[in-house]
Amino acid sequence: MAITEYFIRFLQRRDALQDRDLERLRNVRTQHVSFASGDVIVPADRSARRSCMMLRGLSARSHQLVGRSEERVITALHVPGDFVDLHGFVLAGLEHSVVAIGNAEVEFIDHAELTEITENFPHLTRLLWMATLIDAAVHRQWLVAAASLRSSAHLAHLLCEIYTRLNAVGAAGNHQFSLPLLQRELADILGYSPIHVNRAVRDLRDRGMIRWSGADIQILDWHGLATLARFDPSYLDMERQSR
Amino acid sequence: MAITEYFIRFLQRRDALQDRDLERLRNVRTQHVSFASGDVIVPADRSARRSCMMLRGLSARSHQLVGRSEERVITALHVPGDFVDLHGFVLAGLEHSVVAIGNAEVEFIDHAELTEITENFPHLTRLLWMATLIDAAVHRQWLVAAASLRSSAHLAHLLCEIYTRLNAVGAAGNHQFSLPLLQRELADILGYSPIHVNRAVRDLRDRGMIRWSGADIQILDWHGLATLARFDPSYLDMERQSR
DNA sequence: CGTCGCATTGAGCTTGGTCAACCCCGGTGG
DNA sequence: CCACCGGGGTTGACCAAGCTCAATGCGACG
Repeated sequence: MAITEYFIRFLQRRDALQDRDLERLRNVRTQHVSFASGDVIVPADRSARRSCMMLRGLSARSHQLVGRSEERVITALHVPGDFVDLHGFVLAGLEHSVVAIGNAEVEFIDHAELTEITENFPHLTRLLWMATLIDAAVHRQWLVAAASLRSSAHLAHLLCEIYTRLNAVGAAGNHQFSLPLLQRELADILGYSPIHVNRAVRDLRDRGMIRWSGADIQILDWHGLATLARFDPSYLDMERQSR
Repeated sequence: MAITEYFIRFLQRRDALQDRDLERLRNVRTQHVSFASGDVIVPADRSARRSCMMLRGLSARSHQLVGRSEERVITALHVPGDFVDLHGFVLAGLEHSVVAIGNAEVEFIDHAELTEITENFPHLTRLLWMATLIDAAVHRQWLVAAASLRSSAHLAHLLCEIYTRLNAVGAAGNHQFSLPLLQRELADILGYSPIHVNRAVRDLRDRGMIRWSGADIQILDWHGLATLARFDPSYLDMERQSR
């Protein structure tokens, strides 16, 4: 199998790909695997041999808390086209696991291929590096949101970000998308109790900003939601630049 | 001027440097600049031409909040040897500024030199990439701490991390270090009010875990502090590996 | 000696957590 | 067809963590 076109679009949106780079990318061999909701896609360990890219559905980085076995924190959500654990290539594996949110399909890429790319394709290497740095910018924005927004504004920020990222790769449009997260999992992301998440959802609903039933979300008032969340998508670095 | 030996030690702690890589690193030209407490070392803008490395003192990444001009959030602290805004090389500049915490000295490296390294030194490029990924792992750990620890445990985690990082490069020892942060700045890091930070400091003092006067901190009970903070330094990835 | 900036402390309010119901809905088995 | 069950969503009551405002302490510095 070949690398997902979503990822190629992710790169092309941010820099021009030379023919040579594009050809190398399309020749990357991948293994396609499907997962059911909750499955562990990549376990937390220090000896990974391959990394994965989202093809369909969502996944999350899940950190197990030491000494509190049933508690965890989610530090990232991934949409189609994301090179989820590319950092596991350069670091010695992962300090967290990657789990499927709803049914998910991924493509695994062998680290040997990535090593070869870094030896012979410097521009493409910088673009892979960039992908991990955009992840890091998202981490920083989550830190900013956690420190400066409370409950419903914080939830609103998450919804704005996920919709923007899904929309950027063409996996959502018309202010509607599917987010098969339990409120308990939202609580693991936002750092609240599940009950408090429920009240935040209700608040956004009562303000007429969203409609949310099951996994289906519709944003009724994008401007209001983005204003409440103080959402500014520039951290996603979606401008085309020479890198 | 030349690159700081702290950074070379940072890399050598994590992988063997080939002679060729080491020679190239030592030939990097830098500009040495000193800053006073509070100075902006790197402004938030989208057209940076150089990146900086900490030589002495501390710096912080500061995010200005949109529409609340006097409020900010700090998403990272940097110790000597950190390549603070290396990500500004691959991304199009920074979405945050870098400010001096106490008096600070840095060395600026021109992006043209980094481009040349990425074209001709693939192994060294992977190590630079690794440095930015360790930053990202620290961001994730801050997210975990923010979501799972409260006040004094959260503060304890920050102290454990900063001491571990200072100690790793030889800039602190004997469980003592200097942290010239105002309580207001600590509040910007932890996401609390300055008054609440004050109570967290008092709590750690009252438990006999730390002594803290002015900028000088002494950890009296490392084991107690690390247990309270559930601190596990493995996310700092200080193991030697082939990368 | 006065002032300024920061640390410290207290009082009262707001946000978020915990516990315990109850509801809704889909699946299962009689 | 219906009774039952279980998981997650929803709600209320009460408790705990954290914020705001205000006052005091205190050392550096003019």
